[in-house]
Amino acid sequence: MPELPEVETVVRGLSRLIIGKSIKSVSCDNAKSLQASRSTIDSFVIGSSIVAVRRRGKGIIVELSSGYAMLGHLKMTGQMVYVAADARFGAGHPNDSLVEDLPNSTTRITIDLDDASRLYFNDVRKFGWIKVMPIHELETDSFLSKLGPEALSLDFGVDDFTKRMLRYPNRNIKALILDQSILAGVGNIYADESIWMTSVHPTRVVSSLSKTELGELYTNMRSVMNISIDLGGSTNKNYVNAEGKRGNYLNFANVYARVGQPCKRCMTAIVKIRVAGRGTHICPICQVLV
DNA sequence: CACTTGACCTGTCCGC
DNA sequence: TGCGGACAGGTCAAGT
Repeated sequence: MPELPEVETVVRGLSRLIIGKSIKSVSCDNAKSLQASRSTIDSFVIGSSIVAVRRRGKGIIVELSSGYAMLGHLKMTGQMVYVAADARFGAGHPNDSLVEDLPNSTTRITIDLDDASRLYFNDVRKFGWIKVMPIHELETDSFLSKLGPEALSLDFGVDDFTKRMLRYPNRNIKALILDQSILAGVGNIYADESIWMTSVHPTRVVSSLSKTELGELYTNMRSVMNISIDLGGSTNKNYVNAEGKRGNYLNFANVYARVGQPCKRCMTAIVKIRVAGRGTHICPICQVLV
């Protein structure tokens, strides 16, 4: 779930909810979730205020007034959920929420803010992490420094996309658009969706695609992720936004999680195959391997 | 270079 | 109902 549209949705929510607040305390029950020394946290996180929240690829960057930043990745099951001081769970709580009460058994990090609200980093599988570093070290961070251009950037045009793809003529198209060093943001759901929209088979190698097909893939990839942002992202299992609410994109998905259901173009049953080590959803008629 | 596999973890679902 | 195995949004390292 946390692919570009989901992370973007979280970042927009956090921007609205936590900017300007200062951090009172930070606690963590899993050393791998919070990759920072206690002294760094005490000196540069606690007591500083939140200046900006932004996204790079699937990473979340929270800039602090101390000149440090928290860099986070949700990986497969991470959540960043804000809970206002006066929040009441249970009766009256929105029924589209997946979060009933926090902290819960998946809460790895709890951040107390100065207005008695809290930010929870929940993560069932413990793959996600938050690191702390000076803002000027972000550009050399081991995760951030490897990322390719932002898939949705206004500066990233179809010619840039095509040129980048053609650098790897022998790689298959699904593996390539999932590769964050080539293009930052696309994950398994939106790879399957945009490849279906383009009516190509995910194992087609780049050199077999026409310039028109590559152009359509670019347009479809951006379109599907922009639509998903408008719908609050995809909730397959446990993704929630900064307020603990589900995303709605999968109600409109064409192939992802639609095994056995009819293709929206030709009514053939969607099938699931394996490509680049990932579960991959295709229409066996629309997406032929030439 | 391209591709596969396994690791990292826990929960859920499916078949027997 | 219980139990084992497969599988799940993402990266990363290592092996073929």
